[in-house]
Formats: sequence, structure tokens, C-alpha cells
Amino acid sequence: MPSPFRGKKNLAVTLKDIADRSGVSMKTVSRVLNNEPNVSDDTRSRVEEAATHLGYRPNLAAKGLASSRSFLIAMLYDDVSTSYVLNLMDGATQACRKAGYHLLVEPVSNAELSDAVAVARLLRRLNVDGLILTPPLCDNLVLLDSLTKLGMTAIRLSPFDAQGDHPVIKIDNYGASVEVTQHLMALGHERIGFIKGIPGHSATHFRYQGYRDALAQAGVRYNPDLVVEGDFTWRTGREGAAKLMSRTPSPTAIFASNDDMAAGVLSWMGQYGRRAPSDIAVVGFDDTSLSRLVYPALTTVGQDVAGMGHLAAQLIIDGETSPQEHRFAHELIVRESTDSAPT
Amino acid sequence: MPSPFRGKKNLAVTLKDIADRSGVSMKTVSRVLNNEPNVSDDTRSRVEEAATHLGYRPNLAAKGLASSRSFLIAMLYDDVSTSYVLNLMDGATQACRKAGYHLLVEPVSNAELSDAVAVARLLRRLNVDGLILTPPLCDNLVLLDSLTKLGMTAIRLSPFDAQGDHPVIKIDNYGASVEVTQHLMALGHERIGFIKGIPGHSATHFRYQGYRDALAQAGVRYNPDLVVEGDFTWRTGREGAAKLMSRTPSPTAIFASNDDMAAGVLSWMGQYGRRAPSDIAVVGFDDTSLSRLVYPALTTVGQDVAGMGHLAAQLIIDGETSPQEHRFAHELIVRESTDSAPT
DNA sequence: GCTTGCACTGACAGCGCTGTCAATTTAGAG
DNA sequence: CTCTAAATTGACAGCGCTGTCAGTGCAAGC
Repeated sequence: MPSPFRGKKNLAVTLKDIADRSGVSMKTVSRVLNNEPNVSDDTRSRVEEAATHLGYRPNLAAKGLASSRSFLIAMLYDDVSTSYVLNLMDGATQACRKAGYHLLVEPVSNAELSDAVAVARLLRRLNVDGLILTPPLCDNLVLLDSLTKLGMTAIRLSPFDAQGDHPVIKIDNYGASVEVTQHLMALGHERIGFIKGIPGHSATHFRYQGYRDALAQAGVRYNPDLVVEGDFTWRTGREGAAKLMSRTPSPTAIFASNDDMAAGVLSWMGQYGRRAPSDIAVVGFDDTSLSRLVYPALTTVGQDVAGMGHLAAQLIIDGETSPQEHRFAHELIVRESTDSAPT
Repeated sequence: MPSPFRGKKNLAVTLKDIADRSGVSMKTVSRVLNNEPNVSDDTRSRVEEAATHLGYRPNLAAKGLASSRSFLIAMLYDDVSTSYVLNLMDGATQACRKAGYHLLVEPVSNAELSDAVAVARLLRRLNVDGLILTPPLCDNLVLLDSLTKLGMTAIRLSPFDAQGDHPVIKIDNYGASVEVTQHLMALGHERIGFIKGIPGHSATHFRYQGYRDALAQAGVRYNPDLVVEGDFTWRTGREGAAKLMSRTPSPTAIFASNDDMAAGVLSWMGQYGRRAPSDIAVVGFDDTSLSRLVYPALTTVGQDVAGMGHLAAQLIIDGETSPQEHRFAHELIVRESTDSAPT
């Protein structure tokens, strides 16, 4: 059999079938099915009955071809490992389902998108109504540039800088970080270690800045010895903990700028017999599921990631592409890893 | 502005443009672009040049409409929290990208697919060339039934029973579980606690069966006191550990049937001052990233999840829909959580 | 009564591409 | 050099749907 023939045109129910059965034109059927106005109640219900009866399935391709929309939204992401992405998807697919859209997933390495050729190749493949760009892709200048040139709509999630041609959805990383630091200080900590994230990520910058400013505000002198580099991975959290605990005096609390690194800190502590929070208080960021999966559970900052995904998709669906900034609330979630004062 | 007008038809490059520029018919252009045979080298290169020059982007909707294929594959999954799903996506998208396909994600709750009406509604929305069904969706009889009726192609991942009309991709959960149990016994453990997964999941069944049979083979009497129910979540792992450790005599090793539950076990142990592996050896299953994120790192069973996702997509792309069983290799990964004998 | 406006409906063209099939060219055989 | 088969190409008709626009019919306004 040389021809695969995967189509099932034979049994497809078309608008025409519904039109015939309900005695109206295809166009009217189309109107009903798309909830367009100016259809009499009588007609509407007749058509709806026919559609359900026949088990009509709209043909996305045909709709797309005729209306020059694809009903597809692509979500581009770089890092597969984070639950962040899954939560975003969850929210985005919810919005999509309601509107008859679908969500495409496109893992892309940020590094490979460094030249215009690669970006063009990627975008050329994508026939979608809009893109959801997660960090760090949302800060990729080559990508943003091509997007603007092609006139493609895109939503940027937690970008470094909210300027640009696209809507932006974010939380106040800076403010949240200030709160975390103040929380630790309220517990009596002054020597607070900090583990930074990947350079270039907006979260890295703002969380660090919040930490520094909160210290300064409280009159605590900034000690560069208590800040180490990281890259948001568990491994660098572990290494960071080792480095920080070798300082003298060592910190009584460690603020890791995401949960994975905080888990790394806990891992190091577990191995070397330190307990949280009695020996060292530990804070993460993001409220990933991991923050509840480690012992002790992590104090962290929660954000409604699914909600942000939902909004991102909704903006695309509604064609709401003005470069507006949508800020979501965040929440300091205090768990066992900090819930007592240092000794 | 009543009309959103998201299309950019004005600047779309079509087959016709390429045809004009290269002096051939649209059909020939189509042939070149789809790598069909029977095109002279000369023509082919002329067309290719024109296509690149004009920056041609194929219109998926038009292709789909004309060829009654969608170039879309949907992945249905129930549980958002597992890295399993992300890894599958990773593999599947790779296969898709090579073939010009795209991967749609569709989170669905297995529970909501209990009646034919709901299933029909879901499938009606989906215009795809194939579905990838992850557990436990792959064992949903209502769903499988509708799929067969509609003639939709689907690939089932790790289903309970490999019978049926669809290709199946799986690992040998049973054999892997036997290996895990033997590994623990080789370290000298005899009182091995076991935490089961969600009832109805194939993995739950086969992993448990492997555990029992390995014990029996080694002449160790099966002790029902050492087996507790779980549901693959961290919480039930914790609770399972508490239950198991209240038995007398308590187990010297705990085999949790997935990594999340094993992490729960470690969490309980951390809280109550037990250390792994010296006090209790712990094993997980799946080699999720979590297994390396906890302390001590978990001995677990690795499987090439991304590879399975890749194959699943590839089978759909190739139209390879015979109900064949594709078995992937697994690997016992020994880490710190078991690497010494019980005292 | 006869316009005017509005709610509703349908005819028609065509979105960009591919399958079909027929036409043309080329290569190989005799 | 002719004849047949194979390779290469193109004309054409849609795929299923929606946008456009031109109708209907009917109530309100003069």
C-alpha cells in the first residue's frame, strides 16, 4: 500500500450535512456554530439539534484556511525541567479549551536562537495565532525582533524589561524578594546567605536586588561573602550551600533564589548533619511542588503560574496585543524550613 | 474596530509566488517542498532557491485541508505534576519537528472521561493525526472504544494490558521490579517494605507483582504487613513510611513504587531522625529528576521516557498503526539511598 | 399607503494547498 | 531512426469553511 491514507473524509460530517438536515444555508449553520449574532432562536436551536445529532466535528484546518486564523497557540520554552512550564500549560490549555483553541508546545534552546537564521527557521515552521514566551526566551532580542518584523503576536512572561511591542505578564520579583528577606530578618537573622540564579534572567536580577535593598533598608551591612552565584539548578544550590557555610562567620539563613537551589541547600545540610530551621533557615522561591516534597518543607514565594498561563492564552485569543503590563500577585508561604528563630 | 483582523494575508508568500518566480507550476513547487520524487535536479534547485529567497512559510491549514492530514499530534495526560509527561513531550516534539508536525498538549482528567458523552466531546474538538495516551488514560476503556469507533490512531504508553487496536510502548515494569527487589536482597535485606501505587495503573500492578515474585523466588516469605497502599504521591509515601516503620519488626528497606513516594519516605525519615541507607535503604522508580534532588539520592529504575515519546510521535507520523508492542529497556540505577548493607 | 431601518438569511467566491490524471519530455531498446 | 516505457510536469477541481454582500421579510415612522 503505497498510499498511507490517514484521512477519514468518508465519515466526516460537514456544515453542508447540518445545513441540509436543518433546512438552512451553510452560512447560517456557520453562524450558529460560531455563536454569531443575528440568528433567530428557532433557527439556532434547529441547527444545534442537527449538529449534535450528526456528531459534527469542526474541521480546524478549514476554519483556519478560511478565516486566516489557526486556533493554535504555541508555547516556547527553554528549560524542560521546571514545573513552571507545566503549570503554565495547565492554565493556558484551560483558556484554549474554552475558546476552541489548542496549545502547541515547542521546546527551544535559547542558545540556538542566537542568530536570525535559526529564529527565522523556527518561526517559519510555526503557524499560530500567538506565542507564549517563557523566560529566558522572552528576553531573546533576536527572537523579539523577528517577531515584530513578522507581525506575530506574542506574550512575554516575566521578562527582564517590560518595554517592547508585546504584552507582558509578571509578578513583582523584587517586592517578593524584599518580603522574603524581611521575613528572615523578622525571625532574627542577620547573616543571610543568598544564592543567585542564572545571569540574564530577570528573576535573578530582581530577586537579588530585593534581597540587597531589604538588607540596606534594615540597616544591615551588605556582605558580598554571603552571596554566591548559582544557575537555578539543584546542583548549584548544593555547591552554594557548601561555599556559604565555609564562610566565617557562616550564615544563619540561606535565601536561595528558587526552590531547586533551596532543595540543593537542604541536601547539603542533610549530608553534613545540619537541620533546618534550627541550624540554618532556608528559603526558596516559586512554590514548586518540590518545595513541599523536601524535608523540611520550604518557605517560598508562591505565584499563580497557571493563572498567568491562562491570561497569556486569553490575551492571544482575544487579540489583545497592546504592550500592556499585567502584574500578578505573589504570596510569601511560610513553611517549616524557616518557622523558628535562629539559636 | 469590530473586526480583529489577525491575519496577515497581505504579506504571505504562497506556492504561486514561488511557482511564478521559478517558472514552474504550483504542483511542481509542491512536489519539491514535500520532497516528492520525480522532480529533476535542475527544477528542484530552482524552486528551492525561490522558496528560500521569498521566505516561504507553508500554510499548515491549507496543507491540512487539502491532504486531510493535520500535521498535529495530541498528547493526552492526566497528571500534570510528573516529569514523565515533560520528558515524553521532549521526545515527541523532537520527532515532530523533524517531520514538520506539531505537538498539542491536552490535559484531561481520567475521571471526567468516564462517560461516552464527555469522551465524544473531547475527541470532537481534536483534529489531529494521532493521539499519544499516557497512563492512566491509556487504559480508559470508554476512550479506547471511542477512538476505535472514530478510527483515530493512538499510541498507548505503558498500558495495563497490551491487547487492543493500538500500538503500545512500554518497559518491563515487572522485570525491573524483580531486579530492584533482588538488588535489595543482595545487600542483605529481607524485611523489605513496599508502597504500592494508584490502583488500576499498570505500573502499580506489575511493580508489586515483581516485588512479590522476587521475594518468593528467593525463598523469602511474603509478609502482607510490609505492603501498604499508596497513590504515587509524595504524601502517601510519607504516610506509607510511617505505617511501615510502626510494624514490628520494622523493615530494613523500603521499595516505593515511584520516586515521589520514595521522596516521601525520605522526608519521613528526615523528620524522625532515620538515615538512608544506614537505617533504612530506600528505592524509588522512574529516575525522575527528583531522585537526584533529594538527599540521599535515590536508587531507582531509569527508563528512556523521551525516547518513548519520540517513538510514539514517530509511529503516528509514519502511519505505523499496527497494534504492535514496543518494549524499551530499563536500567537499575544504584545511588546513595541503598549503597550499603543493613546493619 | 410607502418609505426607512433592522433583523435575519443565503449565494458565492476563494483561503493555499494537494490529489488526480492527462500531457509532455526524455531515455532506452530495437 | 522509430517505438515504448518511464520520468517529469501541469491543469484542474476541490478540501470545509468563512467573509462579503446582496437579498429577504417585517416593524416602525412619515
